[in-house]
Amino acid sequence: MADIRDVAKRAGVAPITVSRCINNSGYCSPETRARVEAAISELGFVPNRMASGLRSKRSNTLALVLTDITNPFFTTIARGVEDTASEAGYTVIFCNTDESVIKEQMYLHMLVEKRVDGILLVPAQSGLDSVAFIKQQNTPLVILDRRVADLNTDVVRCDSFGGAYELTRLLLSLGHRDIAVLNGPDGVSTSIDRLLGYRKALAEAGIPANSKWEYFGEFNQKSGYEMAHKIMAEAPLPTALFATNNFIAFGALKALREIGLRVPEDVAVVGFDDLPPALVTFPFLTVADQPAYEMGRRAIEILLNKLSGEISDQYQDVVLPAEIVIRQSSGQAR
Amino acid sequence: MADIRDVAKRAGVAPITVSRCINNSGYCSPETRARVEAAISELGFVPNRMASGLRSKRSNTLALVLTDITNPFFTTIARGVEDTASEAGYTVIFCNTDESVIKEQMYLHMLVEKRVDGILLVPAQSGLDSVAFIKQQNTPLVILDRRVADLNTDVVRCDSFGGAYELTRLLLSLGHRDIAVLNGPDGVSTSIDRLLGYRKALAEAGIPANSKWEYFGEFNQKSGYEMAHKIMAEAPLPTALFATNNFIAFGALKALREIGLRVPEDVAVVGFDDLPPALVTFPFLTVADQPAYEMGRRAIEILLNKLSGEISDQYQDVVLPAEIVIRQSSGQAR
DNA sequence: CTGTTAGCGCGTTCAT
DNA sequence: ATGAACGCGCTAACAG
Repeated sequence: MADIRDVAKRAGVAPITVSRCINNSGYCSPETRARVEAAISELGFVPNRMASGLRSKRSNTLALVLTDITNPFFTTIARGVEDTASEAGYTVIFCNTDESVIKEQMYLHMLVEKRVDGILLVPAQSGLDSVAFIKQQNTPLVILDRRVADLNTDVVRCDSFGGAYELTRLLLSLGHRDIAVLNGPDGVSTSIDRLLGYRKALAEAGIPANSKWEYFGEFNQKSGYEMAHKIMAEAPLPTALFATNNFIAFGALKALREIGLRVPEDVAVVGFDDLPPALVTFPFLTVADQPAYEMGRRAIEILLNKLSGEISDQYQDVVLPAEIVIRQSSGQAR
Repeated sequence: MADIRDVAKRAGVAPITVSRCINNSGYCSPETRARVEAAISELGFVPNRMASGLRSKRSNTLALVLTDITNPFFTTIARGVEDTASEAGYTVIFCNTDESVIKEQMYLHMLVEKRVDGILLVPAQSGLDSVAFIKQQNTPLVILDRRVADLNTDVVRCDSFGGAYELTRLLLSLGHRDIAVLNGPDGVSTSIDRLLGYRKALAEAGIPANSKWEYFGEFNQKSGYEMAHKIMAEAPLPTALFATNNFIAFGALKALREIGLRVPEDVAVVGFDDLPPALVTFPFLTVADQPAYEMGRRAIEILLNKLSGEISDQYQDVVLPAEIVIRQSSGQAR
């Protein structure tokens, strides 16, 4: 495989001139450029970015570490990230942690080894050690989707508290008093914030919080399925379920169908996260929809700003609103 | 940031010994290893893989170039790829081409610049130039999901022909004679194979192919929506629709609902690609389900074999079967 | 089991 | 507007 010196020889210039042409750095006359480009295509030369990265200390690679690319919410974020990053000349490495702190740490180490220029992280659990590790390596970092304890960090997330508050208010306005929450892990900020939003709405309505109806589980279908079965196994039964993510909602719906309960006639259901229209045959679920693509785009923009040397001691906590989309699953007033 | 020589100095050994410890290459005594590891953690040393890659000519990075990570079919493939690759110590770069040959070529060039160790490609269109380019660079390549003209290439795909044939046979067995195909782009092998499978089933049933009912479009919801509207705008109307991917099927269902046609009572619908259970509230669509995760896993396995030096002049064309899943949308015999 | 030498392919730095 | 010298951080090749 031809290298930059072969090209230089063939074009009758010095290697550094070829380098300048490739990277549009420094001047070079049109004639020189033409000769260099001819040599490049004759030799089929493709610059080696490992070598240039070693020298320039930039890899032109970013990383997105998330819990599960299989979740359309994260898929959409990933699309927003990749579109924006590739426009700016970066490639993106994806990593799935499956909410495992171990996997997360392994991936982050790998990414620092590769000297990625920046990292977007959806932290598994609190993310404390991970954030500390990345900062210690001076790798630019933006946290996505979830809050972390370390306030000296940029964060882009959605208003989980507000979305949960509004969803619960909707259920209350429809006459529900007995509302159960099917939640994710209790170490994750989105779980916590959604629970707090729910509680606030109840409190405002003068309804005491009932820990019997506050379930923690995982952000997946199986967990939603199991929590719904458990809740519906013993009296008193809630008249409405609030699932704190899309997978939990689908699991719950499956369980309710098995039990023979109709939605929304017997039990109302609301969820967090909408599905992309391309994935839905019959829109049915009332949800708090997060602007996932926009979240990805905003996060990568902040990261790109940092990379282009915008030195700022200001850390941003960007909180985008969730949009309540009312469909059939929440039912009519009762 | 500490480098390998700082570690060596601190541990009282030569740099190459540190290298051997890090990479488990060559021997080193337990005592030496302990001293080296102590030095590593004291200095917070993280090896620079751009430097080691430059020297060893391996980047430990693979790439998956596909049309759209937003499609659950490809998301699932991506998960199969990433799980298997990361177990083997590789990271994976993802690229979305949106079926654009231009984007595809741009990404492939970028990937060769990065000296990725191997590429998995879902070719936009025929993929002819792209395959030639990658082969010329001697980058190991496995084609995913689609056939290419160049037979000297490894391919992992699903039996589009067989799946389409079986779906059409199902519709025929239910009494349908007037079946329209809502297809993807006519330059893509999966479109072509699914059309041919459909035609074969018709031919066997003694039904002449009717080009009026063979529509080509795009593999997205909008296209499915438009094709369904067009077909249903003028007599004679088909009694069944065969959508050649999931997005087209959902677009068609939306159009039918707008028109006021019931599925399956007025029009039966079958599709290609199932959705993961976690994304479905009420399973409804009769489909040919592709083993997406397995496709990703098989493709990356072949790539990893090539990378570990299994020199083989044999190119594989792995064709996995599609599974027909019968649900309500195909209806009862009429 | 460990060390020495050399160089991977570029871009920084300084020079003209 | 272009070039020379050097070294980024690591490991292949060879030596012992």
